[in-house]
Amino acid sequence: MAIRKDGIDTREKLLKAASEVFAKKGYRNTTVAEVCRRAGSNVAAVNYHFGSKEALYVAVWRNAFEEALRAYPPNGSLPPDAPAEQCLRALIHSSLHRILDAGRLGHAGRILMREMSDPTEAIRSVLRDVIRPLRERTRKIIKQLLGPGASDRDIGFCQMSVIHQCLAMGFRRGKLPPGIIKGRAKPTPELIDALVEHITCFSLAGIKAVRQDIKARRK
Amino acid sequence: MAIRKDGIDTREKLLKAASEVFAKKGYRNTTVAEVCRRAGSNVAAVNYHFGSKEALYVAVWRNAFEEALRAYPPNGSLPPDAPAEQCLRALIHSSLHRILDAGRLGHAGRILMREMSDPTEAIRSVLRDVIRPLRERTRKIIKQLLGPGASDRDIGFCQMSVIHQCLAMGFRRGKLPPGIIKGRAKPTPELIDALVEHITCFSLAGIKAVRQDIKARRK
DNA sequence: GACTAATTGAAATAATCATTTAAAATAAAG
DNA sequence: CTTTATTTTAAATGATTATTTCAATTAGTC
Repeated sequence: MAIRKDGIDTREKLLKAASEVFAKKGYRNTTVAEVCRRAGSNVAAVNYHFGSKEALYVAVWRNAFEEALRAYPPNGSLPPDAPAEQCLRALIHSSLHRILDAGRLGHAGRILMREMSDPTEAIRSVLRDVIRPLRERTRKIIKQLLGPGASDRDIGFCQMSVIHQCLAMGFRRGKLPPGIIKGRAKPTPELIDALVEHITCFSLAGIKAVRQDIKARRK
Repeated sequence: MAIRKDGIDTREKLLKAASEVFAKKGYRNTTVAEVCRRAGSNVAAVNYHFGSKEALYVAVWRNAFEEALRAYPPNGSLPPDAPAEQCLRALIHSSLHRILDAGRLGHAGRILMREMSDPTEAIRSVLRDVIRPLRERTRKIIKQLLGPGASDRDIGFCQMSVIHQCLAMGFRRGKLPPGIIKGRAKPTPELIDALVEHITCFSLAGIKAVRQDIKARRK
């Protein structure tokens, strides 16, 4: 007997509903009941289709993250030999959009955010495997910008400075501090792009200052 | 009948135990039972002394935050007319130590961190009242460093860049990326001070770059 | 030392949830 | 249409946990 298409349907609906709820409330605060209500199905559906709440979570996350990376690739569409400044901008652009996207594409970023401050055992290893290549890429770019003579500590510190400016945006859950946008509206793509420019400019200047410092030290 | 001193004792022990557990696991993941076990008392003690788990949480948080602010005051011990660069360094020093302190003084920072990514209704207003003055202070300093002609957006963006470099350190729960310290040791005070220097230097350069940009725009 | 209010202890209560179960319904295949 | 595997439904289960209750104990006061 072939699979029934209504089965696939509710599977999809569960995945969609779950990614919304997980992104909004985090793993521990979402109830299977709410996911099912939102998907218009019975509470047993999660266990039937995914086996457990945890397995659903992993499936949702993998799905959302791949989709977001596809939409906002970390190298932009730069050639492999693009200058380091361009690469840095592309990286910041990718991170920031993935984190701040107000719709479906932002779910992965929001879930990631929660995982960082309150990790779920289930996802830890998967998470590391996804983060590592991004980190390596950043490290290479920063190293290049810092020039010869940069210590591991120099590179690590600058890497944190850049990444943290992007990551911490996720804390705000879409709300920016007063004076930047009116009221409590979500950031528009234009605002995000302005932020990308700011962080890139700010960071390039910071990195250059550290580079000067390294040069001064070596004398 | 006067109050009994053993009552104060268990109150204190509860407060201490609770601040450890809340800092480590967050509000929702700590059970009253665990707090009481760690304090060596009965589960009823929390409700007797504080009324509810929530009230205990608020008490813990207020306590811990005041203590941390006393230990690491946001203005260092600078005179009120100190130059803005010094003030910025003091602010970064204060935030970073409050966030990264490995012991009791770090509890407030770690709880704060969790509140940002997963707010508890109980503490929201208290939190805002505590954060606002810190944010105002930062804003003034940045505004001064940016010079005349800086827009609200310029100030807000720079403010985020600086604060986020500090805040996001809390994500790492004491673990720094490879290459900076050996293994998974907690950061020492010396390392934290090196970080303060880095972030200050990095940020001052970033701010100066934005200032240049503002000047160029105004022509 | 007796009295009294403050504190502690152990067990009960009630609510919330993930998960299981088994019967009912449904779609595909022959 | 009948058969059969797949999917859905509603109710039950079992685990966890904050809170309550009330009796027992203890420390201060007269």
